[in-house]
Amino acid sequence: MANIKDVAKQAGVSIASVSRVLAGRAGVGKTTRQRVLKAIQALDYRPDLAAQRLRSRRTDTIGLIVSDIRNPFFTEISRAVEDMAYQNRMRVILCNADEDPEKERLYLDLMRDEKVSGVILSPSLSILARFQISDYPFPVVLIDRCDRETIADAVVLDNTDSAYRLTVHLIEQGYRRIMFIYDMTSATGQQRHEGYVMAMATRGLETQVKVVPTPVRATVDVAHAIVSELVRGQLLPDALIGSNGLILLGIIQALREVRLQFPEQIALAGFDDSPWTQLQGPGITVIAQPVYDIGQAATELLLQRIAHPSQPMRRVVLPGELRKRGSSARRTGATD
Amino acid sequence: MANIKDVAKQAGVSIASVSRVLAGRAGVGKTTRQRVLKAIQALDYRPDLAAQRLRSRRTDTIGLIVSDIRNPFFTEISRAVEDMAYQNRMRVILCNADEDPEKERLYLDLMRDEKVSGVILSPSLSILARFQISDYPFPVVLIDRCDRETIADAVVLDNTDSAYRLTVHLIEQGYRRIMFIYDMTSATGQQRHEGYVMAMATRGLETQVKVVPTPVRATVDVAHAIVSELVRGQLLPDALIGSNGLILLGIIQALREVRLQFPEQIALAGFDDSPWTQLQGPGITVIAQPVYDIGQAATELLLQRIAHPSQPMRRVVLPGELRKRGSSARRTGATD
DNA sequence: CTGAAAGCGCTAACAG
DNA sequence: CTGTTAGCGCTTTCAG
Repeated sequence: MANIKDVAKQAGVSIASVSRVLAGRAGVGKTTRQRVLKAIQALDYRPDLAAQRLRSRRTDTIGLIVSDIRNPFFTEISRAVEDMAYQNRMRVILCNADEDPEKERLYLDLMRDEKVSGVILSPSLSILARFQISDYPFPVVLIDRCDRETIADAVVLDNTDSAYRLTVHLIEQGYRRIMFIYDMTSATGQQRHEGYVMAMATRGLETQVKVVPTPVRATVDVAHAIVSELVRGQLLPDALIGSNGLILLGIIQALREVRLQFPEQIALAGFDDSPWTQLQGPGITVIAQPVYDIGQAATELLLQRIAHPSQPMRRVVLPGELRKRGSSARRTGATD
Repeated sequence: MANIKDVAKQAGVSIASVSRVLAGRAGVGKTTRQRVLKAIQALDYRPDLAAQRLRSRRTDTIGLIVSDIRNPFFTEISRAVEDMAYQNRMRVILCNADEDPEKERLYLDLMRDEKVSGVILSPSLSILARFQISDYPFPVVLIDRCDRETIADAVVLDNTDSAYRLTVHLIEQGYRRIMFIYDMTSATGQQRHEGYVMAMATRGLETQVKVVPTPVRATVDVAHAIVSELVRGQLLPDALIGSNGLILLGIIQALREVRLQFPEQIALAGFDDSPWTQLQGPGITVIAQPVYDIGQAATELLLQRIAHPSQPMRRVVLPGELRKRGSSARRTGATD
């Protein structure tokens, strides 16, 4: 492959001029530029990225580490981030931590090795709990998961508020014994739990919760098991909330199995709008996240942080959208 | 950050020795190795990837270009490829062409610029039609989509056979007027169509097909529209096959809207097993692909090709698995 | 077994 | 406006 020297020779100029043209920098004569451009074309020259990066100490690359690429939430995020990044002449390295803290660490190390300009990260609890920007040699923007105390640029859903509204909706529809099923692998589960508790407390209702044990791979199956057991119990709740898409899926599987109809026998609601939520029986009531927006906002935040390393921290909190569907239809015979 | 010189100084050896230890090469004295290792630890030294790549002319990186990251098929592929790659000390750059030939070209160029060791690609028709290995400066392994005539390493489902078996299954269940809805954006659609035609012809049945117009972003919506129109027609088919997951989704949406029950009023079958296929009414009959295996096999093929550039081309054809579910239940009152 | 030295291809002063 | 030159951090002969 041709290198910058070949181009310079072909164009009859110095390699410095070629470099200038490449960088689109001003201060190059019209004719010189023309000749360089022609030579580049003639030789089908492409600058060597490794050399550029080594010399310039810039990679123009951002890293994106998602918790689970199989979650549609994150695939959509990745699309948004890529779109934004390429518009800004940046590359992106996408990594899937698979909800595995060890992999997450591995990829964070990789980012350091690759000397990325910055990273967008949906952190596991273990990382989030002791998150310090100063621990990372690059700017980090957190997405999806972030505590209130964490000091970092971040873009998140208003989890507590969304859960609150979702719970209130169920209450208004006449449900009283509402159970919240959530996982503690992520900060989102906890925050949503808070919103639920707040809503129940406000109305003087008793809370009922089930926790999906922490670092479980098969969230769906565990949710399934929990609900199955529930059904065998004495007092079945009259509504169920799943704190994320996978838990919701597990719940539905279990309900199908024991032939429990919703909302007739038990109401249902959850988080994340997937293609299948509308097709499920009368449709599932969910909080939909502005996913693409989250990805876009995160990328913007990161690019700005890269440009201005010392600007104050910023946090973008986006509202969730309550999509009311059949699974939370007004309870027949409700006294409310 | 510390560089190799710092390490050499700290260890009291030459940079050459450090380099040798780093590469794990033999021919380094025991004490020298110890001292280098200690220095590396002490300084928390990490070799500069850009410099390594520039000097060694190797990137140890493979590219993965998928057609649509939102398709669970490809997210699962990406997991398999990453797992395999990291086990072999390779990095992977994941790109999402989004079913857009222009993006695909862009990413293929990117791969060249990044000087990747090889690429795993699910090609668009436009690339596949004139695919020549010699057009690419790196080894390429095709996945998911590949014509019989294409000369390239490839890992694909036995599409024609799978469609054949799926169609025969419907026929055996008593269905006769079976319509096949497919897209022509990908080779898979065409191959599956062939299998369908073959099965129908064998049984002396007439084929009915609808084509989802080529480069449509919203496959789901188009499938939806097609089915809606169908319903208004004179003679509704008694079974529908969707040639991929998105089309299947569109079909189901449309049937729901017009309140057509399956399999009672119309049977249903398709490709790709998603989480929601089991939860849909009586469950959807589908051909499930051995997705993880496909990703693994592709990575193996690529790594071997990289190691032995001139070995003969190889093609791995994996069988699909027919998962019979309620949507293709035996037709009541069938004469078969 | 170890070290010195020559670049890989490019950018960015610096000089003219 | 253009060219010369000194490295970026590392691998890899080639001597010793």
